[in-house]
Amino acid sequence: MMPVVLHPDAALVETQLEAAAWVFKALSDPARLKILAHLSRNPDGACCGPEPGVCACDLESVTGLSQPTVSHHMKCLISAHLVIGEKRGKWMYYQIDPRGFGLLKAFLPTVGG
Amino acid sequence: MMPVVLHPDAALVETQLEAAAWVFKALSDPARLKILAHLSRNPDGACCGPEPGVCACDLESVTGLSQPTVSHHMKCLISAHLVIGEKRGKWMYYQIDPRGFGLLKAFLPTVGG
DNA sequence: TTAATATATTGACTGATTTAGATGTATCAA
DNA sequence: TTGATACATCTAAATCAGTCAATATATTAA
Repeated sequence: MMPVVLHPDAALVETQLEAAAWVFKALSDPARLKILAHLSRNPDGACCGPEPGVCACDLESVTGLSQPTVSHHMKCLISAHLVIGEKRGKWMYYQIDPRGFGLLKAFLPTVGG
Repeated sequence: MMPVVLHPDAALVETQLEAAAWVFKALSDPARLKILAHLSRNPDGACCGPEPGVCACDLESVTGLSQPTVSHHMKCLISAHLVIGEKRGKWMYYQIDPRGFGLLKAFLPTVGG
């Protein structure tokens, strides 16, 4: 009888599960969803000139959260590849990163979506 | 000058953000993703007869977690409408609930996905 | 260089989440 | 009815996440 072995890709699958879980976790907070919705609707920010991206200070009023808290959320979104942050001069400009959403869409069928 | 008022749908939008966040949170744990992947691949369980759905006891070995912990995760997935649980005799049979995934797919474009 | 501004980081607090042991409940078999 | 089985709930531990005040860093202006 053949020994029961793990599929060779078991570790890889585990890694993919954790990567997907990380992206889902970044999406699991209403404040971060509100930020993403704002970035999605405003590819060019209104606050600090007609630049591509929305500057950080705008997101404080959008969310009603303090500056450090917004900074924390942006770090989270960037780490999940849902947002790209770019510093231009004194300001940080944020825009949607398609990579995280691409990962999500590719992964969803695996879990039934 | 017109008073600044909230959009009439502001509360509704907030509610939708929270509903979506709740589904994303349910998806943000590797163990739950593993459970969903197993349910997706096994519409008919092997443990407790060729019944529609996978029985709870199978999920302990799939995840390597204790029975109470699996029960906790299933409650979480059911509350997000990602899984349907049905008791037949002594056993609980679980299967994918399309409603949570439908909500997700409808919501994703709002946040840039 | 000095001052002002924008953002990041640190530290602390509160509350939520994950986990399992102990126990409760429901169902079936004898 | 009694015992065994399957699952849920309760409780408690450890860890993690969201928040903001205080502070640090970086950039620009004067």
